Order: sequence, then C-alpha cells, then structure tokens
Amino acid sequence: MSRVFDELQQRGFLYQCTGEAELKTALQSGPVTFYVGFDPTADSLHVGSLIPILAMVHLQRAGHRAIALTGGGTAMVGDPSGKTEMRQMLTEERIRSNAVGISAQLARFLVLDGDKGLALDNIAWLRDLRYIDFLRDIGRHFSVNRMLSAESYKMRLETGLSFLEFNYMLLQAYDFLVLLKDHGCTLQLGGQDQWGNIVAGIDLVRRETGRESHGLTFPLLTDASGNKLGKTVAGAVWLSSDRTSPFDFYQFWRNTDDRDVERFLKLFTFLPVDECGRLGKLAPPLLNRAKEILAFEITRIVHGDEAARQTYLAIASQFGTADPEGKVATTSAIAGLSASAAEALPELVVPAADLAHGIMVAELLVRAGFCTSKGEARRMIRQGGTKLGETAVTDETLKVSAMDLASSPILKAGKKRMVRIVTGS
RNA sequence: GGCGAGGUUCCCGAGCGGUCAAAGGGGGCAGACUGUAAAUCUGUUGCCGUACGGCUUCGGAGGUUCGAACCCUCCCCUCGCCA
Repeated sequence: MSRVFDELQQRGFLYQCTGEAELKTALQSGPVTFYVGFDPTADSLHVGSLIPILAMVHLQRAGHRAIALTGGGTAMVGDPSGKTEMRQMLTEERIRSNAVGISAQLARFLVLDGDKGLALDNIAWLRDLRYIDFLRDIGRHFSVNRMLSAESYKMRLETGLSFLEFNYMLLQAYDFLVLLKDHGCTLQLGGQDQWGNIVAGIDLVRRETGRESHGLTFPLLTDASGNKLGKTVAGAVWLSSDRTSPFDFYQFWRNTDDRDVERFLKLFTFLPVDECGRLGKLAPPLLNRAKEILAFEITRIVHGDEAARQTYLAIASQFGTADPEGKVATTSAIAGLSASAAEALPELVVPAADLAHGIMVAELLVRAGFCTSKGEARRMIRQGGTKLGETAVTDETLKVSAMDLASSPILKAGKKRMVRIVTGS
C-alpha cells in the first residue's frame, strides 16, 4: 500500500497531482477510495484507456478501492476539454449500449465486487437532476471567470464553445461530490486534459463538505514520432477482439519504436520496474526481444494467457523470434514458450461456392480487410505487396481456386499483415 | 438582428467556365534499405472494369450555359466584428 505512489511515478503514470506529500500520506495510511471516469463514446475502450486502467489495477493491488465510473450521464453533454471541436452528439440508447460494453471490459481488468471495487454509471444521478436546484446548490460555487481561464478550454474559446459543453465541468465536479458523499471517494484520476475538471471537483467538494480530496493526472500518451498512441488508418487500436484481433493487437505493440520500448514496458506490463529498464536498454538487434516481451505481456493482460501464447507462437512461426538462444533473461512467461509449430493466424472463411470458379485475389484482400476497395487491392498487387504463401502475386486479375489454397492458404498483404484462408460451407 | 469572411477529395490547402478526379503538403498503403525499428529514397493514394471506358465527388436545393468546384438565386452551417 505504501509504495504505490512511488511505483506509479517510476512507471511513468504521473503527470501532475495535487499536494504530493498529502496524497502520498493518504495512500500510505490506509485504503483510499478512488475513481476514474470513462466516456461511453464507443462500445469498446482502446489502448489509450489502458493507462488509466492499469493505474487503477496498480492501486487496487495495493489495497485501495476502485470505482470505475462510466459516464453515461456526462456523455450526454460531451467533454470539451482539450478538444478542438465539439464531439458528435450520441443518441441516448447508443450511449447506454456503449456503457454496457465498456463496463464489461473494465470488469475484466479490475475487481468490481462492490467491496474492493465497484462499477457505477453517473446517469444514475445526473439523469433526473433538477435544473434550478442544481444551479442554486452547485452552480453558485463556480466562477465563470475561472472556468474561462482553464487551459483545457483555451482552444475552444477560439473555435467556439456551446453552453451545453461549458456545463460539463460542473457535472464532472458534481460526480466527485456524489462519490465522496456516497462512497467516501477522495481521489480522482484522469488524463492530463482532465486536470481542470478534477480540480473543479476538488474545489466543489471542499466548498460543500469542507473535506480535502486529491487528484492525479496521467501524461497524454504519444509515441516517439509525436502521434497520439493507438491511432491507425483503420481507426484506433481497440481492446475488444471483435474490433482489433489479438494478432493485430500484438503486432501493434511489436512494432513499437525503439525509443518507446522502455517507457511502454513500464506503463503497460507488470514486470518489475528494474527489469523494464534493463530490457528497454538492450542493444539494437536484441532490443527486438524486449518488443516481443512487451507485445506478449500486454496481449496477455488484455486478451488472456492463451490468446497471448497462441498469437506469439503464430507470429514467431512467420517472423521467427528475436532471441532464439535465450540470451535475454526475463520474468515474463514468454521465456517458457518455444516457437515450434502452432499457427493461430487470423482466419478468413471463404464459402466453397465462391471458390468453385476461382475467386480474385483482389476480392480476398478486400474480404480480409487489408484493402477497402478492389481498386486499392489491385494497386497493391501491382506494386508487389501481395503474397500467397511464399509466392508473390504478380497478376492483379489472378483468380485462385480451392486447389491453390490447399497448397498455400496464407494470404499476405505487405510484410506484416496476413490471414489464413479456410474454406467454409 | 446587421456587416464581413468562408465551407474543396482522409486532413490542411490551391483552384475560380472547358486541358479538373481536381496543384502542393500531411497522413495512409506498397516497394528498396533494415532489426516486423527509425531515418531516407521510389511508387501510389475516389469507385467499378483486364482494358478503350463508365460512374460519383468540390456545404444543400434549384438555375444560366453546348459545358460549372468555378457564374446566378434561395437555404443550411462555421468564424470574425458590431448590436
């Protein structure tokens, strides 16, 4: 319990926090109830949410009590913090179904048994707020002058900020007050863009109850080239295997920039901090082993032991492994896995009827999700980016039959994307 | 409510009656080089078709014209200044 704060700091979770000494003392002197809010803007969380989730896991393992708050109520308004434009408004039922998906995911990482942790949705107390009462009780504590000077609203003061969104801060602050009163929650965590909202909550709590609470923010995660983590053409890298397969998920981490390895190991795995440091500093060719460990460990956390094992072995069978002689010591379970046979590549099921007269490779590329149109698929073939097994496809109009697939069922797009084609009925 | 500026392909941003599927940059994808890295270089980047070609795009709806992203009318939206 006593060392979580230091651990979070060493691992890079800490961007800023209210009174470090007080927060540390609080965390050392007993279980603290803390909360993080997740916006149900999609039905799955993505890698960006891993930071708050894993921070919560660290805290919970240290004996603190977690509240995973789904923002079903606040999502009705939309948080303008750190955003250039207003988010598209979601319908109420959309929000509700997203909230279900998200809290189910959170439950996979955290213990939400009502004792060590609990899952709540702020729609419960925001839905039927009475406007006049809210203004008089809560609104009076807020200074518009102060709100306007908030860093997170700065951008929006240039592009436009509607009154709807301007209210967001009050609602989130009110959440904190409710959680303190009902559940004794005294610590709120969030991304760095949440600082304004968190501080607003702490102020409100102080004014309404006279009690002190704490806040802590995580750094905005970017990769070495300065991009927001987890953004690809296909959209974000999701935690749900329906949206991002374990294969793609693993590959995303396996392709981490050299410069990010150590930082990511500390943030996204539970391996000891000193081990993360050692692995992240391995000399270049061997550094790839650290990337494998990173990808393996995080896939394990998100998709489970078995999926991680299979994915690792499948990918090892295609690319080989970075440290076949086992020179790199690690406490990761990856050490016990030898890349033998297993090939659990993602599968693309093609109905036998489609194969009867042969099917265009371009069509297969589209079905596999590698290309969004046949034109794009043809272009890729023309540029030599497509392989069936080990043979490059050179004819953009090539059709393949069941027989061709029997000998080489693996379709590759570029070097890193591949599926195993199986015949369906 | 008044005045001014503006809405272009994934993003930024040129184009301002035909030669525009639309310059340039970014991003993406592929190739070379490598370590499934970075950097660099090359190609490519609306959809359909093997192809001659066809189809759909420039906020929306109409109109002028042989022909419109470019001209006219009305509408919607954004930004700025004023009230």
